[in-house]
Amino acid sequence: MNTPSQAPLGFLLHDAARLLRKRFEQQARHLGLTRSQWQVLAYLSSNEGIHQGGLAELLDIEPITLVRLLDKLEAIGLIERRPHPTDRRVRLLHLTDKARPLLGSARKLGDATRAEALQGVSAADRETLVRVLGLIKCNLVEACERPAAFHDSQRDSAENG
Amino acid sequence: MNTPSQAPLGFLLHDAARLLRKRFEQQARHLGLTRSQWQVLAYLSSNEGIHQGGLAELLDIEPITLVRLLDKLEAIGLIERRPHPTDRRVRLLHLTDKARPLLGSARKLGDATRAEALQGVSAADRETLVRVLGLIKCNLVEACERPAAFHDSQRDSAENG
DNA sequence: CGCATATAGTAAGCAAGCTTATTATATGCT
DNA sequence: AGCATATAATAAGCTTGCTTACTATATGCG
Repeated sequence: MNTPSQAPLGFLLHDAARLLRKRFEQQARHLGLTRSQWQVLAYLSSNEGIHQGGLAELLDIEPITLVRLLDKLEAIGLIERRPHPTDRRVRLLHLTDKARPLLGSARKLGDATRAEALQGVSAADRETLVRVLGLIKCNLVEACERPAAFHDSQRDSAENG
Repeated sequence: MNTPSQAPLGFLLHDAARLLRKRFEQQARHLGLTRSQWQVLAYLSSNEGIHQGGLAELLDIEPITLVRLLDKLEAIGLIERRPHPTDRRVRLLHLTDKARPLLGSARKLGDATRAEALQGVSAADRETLVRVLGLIKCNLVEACERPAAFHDSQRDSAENG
């Protein structure tokens, strides 16, 4: 087992993301926004009028996860769900006027938090980081859609008769 | 706002970590372990007998978060809390015999999940990724200990009043 | 037209991570 | 000895992310 400073990639990635969220949320307390709420608003601002399933897909999260986030954003008056003109299953999502000034503040906060995180990291390393994380994300989105390739002794027994 | 494939670093890091955990947990269902439980066991296996506060510090998580994880690990028989010989506040943590075979399986699963995630990523890029994530983590651990530098209009008013 | 299948959204429940707060115990100073 | 301060562990409550399951509605085929 490596020492903590040489933790395996999985632990390191998780820790970095967790701490980045913790720091962002410390800084964002006064806005009343969490990290995930901010990400939803950010994606919605570029996709006004999208339906819930579509936004969940863009965010690569399960629809039920988005429902919870939207419930809260709706409760604090930052988004509204509107009915679809012809399909009664669908709700279309819009930012409210209250949300728009928050977007600028949250973006600045995100920039400041990113700057804190990236101190001492060269521009070349940042570029590599973003490129590789993008590749990792794509790989995992695909992997999550494949069945798990684990050994299930119960299933193995059944298959072997 | 960038397109999702060009998401800012914060969103990308969060998504990559979330999907890595999702994939690991898909693969690890049969072990009955979650990603965070596995990380606790991994760190504990290199620090047998450490107390809770010490382990939380190594993991860079809040003590209450570790308590929850330990409660579950204890309930499924993978760790035990022992009293300290002389300090009645402290509990010392040990892996049980039941845990040890699981560590090997979980490590293999972690390796396989990491390989899925890193397909198409060169060795040089992996090295850069680990080094930069380590730096980011260190930066954020320090940043989280500093007070948030946000504009609190209430506080500002009080200070200017 | 009727029905099987698919899609959109949501309920329940669990895990993990945090903030805030509390209790029990130890330490160190006067 | 007494008490203020610090430390270890934990309770309550919230958010987020998932799995499993459900309801309402739409679609397409025979």
